[in-house]
Amino acid sequence: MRRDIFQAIADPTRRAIIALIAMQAMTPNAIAENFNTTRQSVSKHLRILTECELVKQDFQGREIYYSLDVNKLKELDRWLDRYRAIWESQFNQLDSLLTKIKNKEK
Amino acid sequence: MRRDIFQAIADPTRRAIIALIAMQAMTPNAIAENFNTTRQSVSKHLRILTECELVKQDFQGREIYYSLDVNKLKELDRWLDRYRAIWESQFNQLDSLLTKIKNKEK
DNA sequence: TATATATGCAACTTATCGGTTGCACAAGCT
DNA sequence: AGCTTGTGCAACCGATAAGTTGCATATATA
Repeated sequence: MRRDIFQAIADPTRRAIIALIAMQAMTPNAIAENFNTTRQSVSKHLRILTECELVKQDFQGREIYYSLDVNKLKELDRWLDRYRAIWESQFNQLDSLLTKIKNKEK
Repeated sequence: MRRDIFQAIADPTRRAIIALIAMQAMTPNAIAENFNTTRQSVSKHLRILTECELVKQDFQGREIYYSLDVNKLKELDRWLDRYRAIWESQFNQLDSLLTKIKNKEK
């Protein structure tokens, strides 16, 4: 059951975890304190996020600090790139339409 | 069961449908021909994509042409924006590190 | 009008997902 | 050494998701 980034960010709890550890690394316990769920549940989410390399682990004694690995998010950015061209051209079409209307008003 | 864009693009078949109709509008039957699945299954995916406004419908007689609505993809782009700042700053950190090394070599 | 075609919807099945509970293990603390 | 703390893993459960089959409806076509 190979998981990809799209499935990883589909879950709202996992997106919240990502937002939480984006700025500073946190331990599973610290993360779990921010949610209405069990520590084990968070641990499971972290496992999924780690598997698809969205987060990285920093082992310090018996504690594990999790932090965001932005590199994987770039993959999503690259996926969006394929459609960015479309919406930019559509914007240009709208833009030229607005220009036409503007010219007519003159 | 309100579905959001993250869940919508989590499914690989739905992402393939998005890629397929990105450039030109297509009917459900035409779309289904591209997949190893039933027409009804594709119809279900289209319903989900329509519900969260990722695709739009163009009714022509008894045929329905589906096409991509890029506006909703911008939502994903905006979500990424929150982390784009991070990976750009990390790139800058790497950049300044490389500059330091370069200067030392001199 | 009868038939064929395009589509959506409902019911059912199987697989997977998210959560909980319980346990194991390793690292600190007294 | 014994206790506490931080963590992961496995087993189980209920909900949901994706796919199939069958049917209903509307629009073409003969």
